[in-house]
Order: sequence, then C-alpha cells, then structure tokens
Amino acid sequence: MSTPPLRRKRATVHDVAVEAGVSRGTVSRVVNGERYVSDEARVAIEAAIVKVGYVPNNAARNLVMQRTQAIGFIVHEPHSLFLEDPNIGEILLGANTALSDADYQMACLIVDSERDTDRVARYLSGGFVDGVIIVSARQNDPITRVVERLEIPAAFVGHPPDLARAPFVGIDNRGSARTITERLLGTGRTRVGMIAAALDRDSGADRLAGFTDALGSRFDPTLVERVPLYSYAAGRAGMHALLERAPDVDGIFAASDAVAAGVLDALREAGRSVPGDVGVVGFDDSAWAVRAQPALSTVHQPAEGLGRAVAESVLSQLRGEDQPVGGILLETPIVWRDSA
Amino acid sequence: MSTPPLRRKRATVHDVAVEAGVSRGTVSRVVNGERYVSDEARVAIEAAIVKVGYVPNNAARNLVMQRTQAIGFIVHEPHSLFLEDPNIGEILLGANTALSDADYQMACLIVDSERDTDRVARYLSGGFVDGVIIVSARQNDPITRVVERLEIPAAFVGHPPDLARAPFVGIDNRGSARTITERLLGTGRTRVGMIAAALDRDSGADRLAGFTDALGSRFDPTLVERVPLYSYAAGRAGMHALLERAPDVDGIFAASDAVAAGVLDALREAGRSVPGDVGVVGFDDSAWAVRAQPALSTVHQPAEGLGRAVAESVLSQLRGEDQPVGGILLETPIVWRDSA
DNA sequence: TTGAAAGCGTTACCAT
DNA sequence: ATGGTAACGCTTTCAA
Repeated sequence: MSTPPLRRKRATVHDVAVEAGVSRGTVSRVVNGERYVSDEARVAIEAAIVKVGYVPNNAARNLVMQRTQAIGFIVHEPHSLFLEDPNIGEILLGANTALSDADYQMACLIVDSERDTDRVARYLSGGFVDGVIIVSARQNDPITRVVERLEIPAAFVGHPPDLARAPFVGIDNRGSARTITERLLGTGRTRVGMIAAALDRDSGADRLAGFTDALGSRFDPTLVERVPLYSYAAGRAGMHALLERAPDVDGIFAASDAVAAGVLDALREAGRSVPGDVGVVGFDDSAWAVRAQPALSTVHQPAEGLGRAVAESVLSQLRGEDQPVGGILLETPIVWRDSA
Repeated sequence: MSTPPLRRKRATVHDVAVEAGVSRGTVSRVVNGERYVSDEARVAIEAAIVKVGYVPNNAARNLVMQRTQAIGFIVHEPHSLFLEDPNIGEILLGANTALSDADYQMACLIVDSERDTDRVARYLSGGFVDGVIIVSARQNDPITRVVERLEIPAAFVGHPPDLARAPFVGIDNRGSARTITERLLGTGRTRVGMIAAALDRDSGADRLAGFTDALGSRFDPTLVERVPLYSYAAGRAGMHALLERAPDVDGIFAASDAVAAGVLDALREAGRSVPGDVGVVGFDDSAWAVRAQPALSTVHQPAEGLGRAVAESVLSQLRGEDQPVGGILLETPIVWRDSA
C-alpha cells in the first residue's frame, strides 16, 4: 500500500514505454505519427498514453529539434496607434488563429522606441523565434535589416520597401484607391481632394498614387493635404488645413477610415454637409466606418484574412515550401454607404 | 587551414567555458548572477561571452528548470467583441509590456466557442504555461475551473464570481457607477435610466448595483433596460426599447462607452438632443468617448494599468510572494465632457 | 570557489 | 518494426 503522491509528476515518454511494454523510441514514433509501427504496438501505446495521462514536454522537444515553436509578431507602431488602428488588432487575431492552429505560439513585440528596436533585434538574434511576421515595416527599418541578415523565415503585411523579393501579403492599395476615387468622381464631383497619410509607408504612398491615377489630367496638387499618421486627429487637422486652402472642394478621399472620421468632424465644424456639400470616402472598412455620421463609403480591407495569410506564409516557409514570388494580394471590395 | 562554416552554430555554455578556461558550471553561475565566483573568473567569462557571442538557449534552460517562461492570456469573449472593446486591447498591451520586461512570453488565447474551451483547457493542462491571466471570466466558467484544479498561478482582471480568494485586479465598478450616476443626478435630471449590459459578468452586475445605490428610493425599475453585450448595437437597440417604454427619460447611464455611443445615436434618431433633452454618461473612457457626438462624460478605466497589474500579480506569485487578499483596485477618475 | 558528472524529456541514428 | 544509445544545452548537486 504505497502513499499516492499529492501532485502526480507529469508522465514522460518513459512512463508510457514502460506501461505499454515497448521502448521509448517506439513511443516517440507513435506520438509523432511516423510509419513503421505495428498496429499492435500503436494500440498498446495509445492506451498507455491515456492511462498515464501523457502530454509531450515542449521544452524537451524543442531542445532536441532545435526550434522554438514560436513566431514573432512585430508591430512597428507607437503604442497608441496600435490601439487606434483597428486593422492591426484584426491582423493580430487572424495570425494568432492560424498560428495556434499549427501549434505555434505568437510572441507579440511592439516596437515603439529606439530602445525597443534594440530589444527586439536582440530577441530575434537570440533565436527565440522560428520565424517572424512584420506589420507595417518602414523604409530603412532596422528590424527589417536584422531579419534579413539573420535569414530567418519572415513574411510581411504590406510590401516592405527595401526588400524586393520578400514574401508578403497585402492588398492592392494603389488599385483600390484608384477604384474608389473613380467611384467618387462618378457621383459628379469636380473638385476632389485627398487627405494623404503615412507617406513613409508603402500603403500611404500607394493610396496617393492610386488617387493620382484616377484623377489623371484633372489632378490638382493643391487639393492634396499630407498628414503624418492614419489617425482621427491627423484627418481632422488635415481637413481644416485643406479647407483653408481650397474652400471649394466637393469630394475627399481620406487615406483611412480614421482619417475620414476626422475629416467628417472637420467638415461639420466648418458647416459643410456630407454628402450634400462634399462627398467623403475612406479606406479600411473598420469600425470607424459604420460608426461615422454618415456611415462611410470605403474600401474593405480583409484584415483578419491578411493576418491568417501572413501566418500561413511563414508556416509554409518553415515547412520548406517554395514561396510565390511577388507576394499575395487579397481582394478589397468596395462598400458604398452614405458619405458619398 | 580549416574551412570556416557558412553559418556559425550558436555558441553554448561549453564554448564559453573553453574560451574562458573554466568549467560549464562556473559559466552557468555567472550567467545567472550567482554568488561564489571569483572576480577573475567572472571577468574572463564575461569577455568570453561577448567574444563567442553566447546567447542562452531557452529550451534547454526551461527543460532543466521545469518551466516554460510563458504566461497564458485568456480572453473569454467573442472575437468580434475582442476587437470592439478597446479595453481588452489596452489590457493586453499593458500585460505584454510587463511580461516581456520580465522575459516572459505572452501566449494569447481567445475563447470563443465550446471547442476553444476544450483546446485551452488542454493547453493549460499540458503545462505549456507557468501562469495565467484571465480577462472577463464568467460565472461558472469552465476555464476558471481548470485553472483552479491545476493550482496554476493565476490572476484575474475583474473579480471572478466563483473564486472567493483568487488574486485579481480591477476597479470599483459599483462605486464608480454610483459616483457618476450621482453626478448625472446632480445636473438636475429627474427621470434617470440605465442601459445595463452584460449582467452575467461581475462588472455588468456591479454597475447596475451602483446605479441603484445612487438612485436610492428614487429607483424606478422600469427605467432600466437590460442588454446582453457591452456593444454599440446593444446600446442603440436598448435605448430605442427604453424610449418606447419611458419617453420621459431625461438622463441615461450607459454601462459602457460603446453602449453610450449606441444610446446617442438612438436618441438622435428619436429626435432628442443631448445633453439638452437628455444627459448621457458612459463608462470606460475609451476611444468611443472622445469620438462621440457630443463627447461623452464617463468613468475613466485605467485599462493599460490593469494589464500591467495583473501581469505583476502573476509574476509575483511565480516568485512565491504572498498575495494581497481581496485583490487590487485601481483608481477610476471621472472625466466630465459634453454629453451631460 | 570550482570542476565533474548526473540528469531534464525528447528525438534520431544505427543496429537488429 | 523495434530497442538501445547518443545527443540537445543547460542547471545543479556533490566533492574537492
């Protein structure tokens, strides 16, 4: 009559092997679903596993397999914007879903300062992750360079400006911007401007390019106001500035829904009606869009899908599969509501 | 003349030991900052570490130390609400910051379905985390029970209804609700109602209780409308229903800012002015609050601080320190804006 | 103060 | 198909 231990130690491969009367090697083969195990052994082992309540020890497995089973999710944004930008949250969620389905852990790293950059660079160099997802890389981003030098499997959301052949998933910012601008033009507006944001990022620059494309010869540079961030505040300030310069605008393409929300408020403050006096369109189809007064006509950005897709890309690289050159572009339907 | 390897293997304690002319044990002692190492040895080892570029291997360390160096962050919410509720994002951010400062990884697990519950329960039982942070636990939550049974270090955001003495950090929902309701009453309103949400959660129930406290004998049950979620849509529908039943309300305490935003729109749709016809106050001081028209008077919830604090609580348990009984309550200043 | 050696729980190789 | 054995990189006794 032995005293049962208070808290049973976790069962190991060894325990399972003893219970099933086989060797540890065979147990390992069954656990990892390899071939060359007799049905007899497999059945016995499977029974033993449930009997002793075996759960593999990740640390041990990772140690011998020389991997970490973790993927870094790097966001290069100020903390506040991380929260304000609904896309990032959704991308994170999508990536997390795909990753945890594949039994990977997501290590979320937010780069906000110089110090963060160093920390993340060290983290990456330390081999704490098997791969990395990078959201909103900037031109000449130190993180991007570390990743490149390390030759660690990586995938970007949005095309990193520096790395020509890096795997990425994104949307056709330029094409979508062009399409929605044309749509806005189609409502009969003649003085259509843009609040362009984040021009140091590919998405920002591409949206402006698409806007220019749509306008063609009608393009008037004085009708575009440049603001630094995709934010409500920037949109509001930008619209006020534009109104000052060009009181006759009758249409606005805002670089994002958050910007558009700011535009709407600025317009209201200036006594302009929407869509009566001026039509406004946004970009993202985020929570801002439905919440706005009036609800925003905008470009739908499949944020969660983007997250899932980047994750899949990294996972696929980890499996050693070839990557599609030129990245993956997801669809961006236009959703037309009341603001234009 | 030996060929240099293309990609240098990662240096190990062994390499450092050889380089410094000491044993692996001593290297380990230096790396972990233990006593009983001669200055001579320490200096030599530190030099060797930078020379060979040594970075500790976490898997190996975790294996021998029987820990994972990961903390689970469990959110029991539908995916969509995870995004809509700005608090959760901030809490997550705060927790992530504290955790990564302590060299812990955060494993974010979202429980949305029955299936997720099982998956998370397995994950926890599998010993994949050293501790766990739980956000928005419900009454009779299976996850909570797993955590309890496993006796794994845990801390809650908000007081879990079932676990009397579980460490938690939160705010005084009842007191805050009472305070802001009194403030609203102080503006001279006589028919003050509430859109109460999420009554299956402590926060929801407590906010209603605080409201009731404030009203005292003036409390009129027909003026409270119950809605399931802290969401914009629920708030809007709830307000419409309440207006139907009690067209004479002149004040509303909405259970959250998102709810309040819905209330505001419902009021506008019903042709009521705010704060003219009816004064509205919310709860959270989230992005919704400033964005609303008019800007919301509300209770400030220190979301990021909550995240940091729960993380610290788990970390402290891991260090074996005593826990303050009764949990930690953070301050919730009232911010008074234009909606009342 | 230090070194030697014994694990931690796996997987992987090599015979059989 | 299976067992034995050697890593994987680290911490932690135990002697010295």
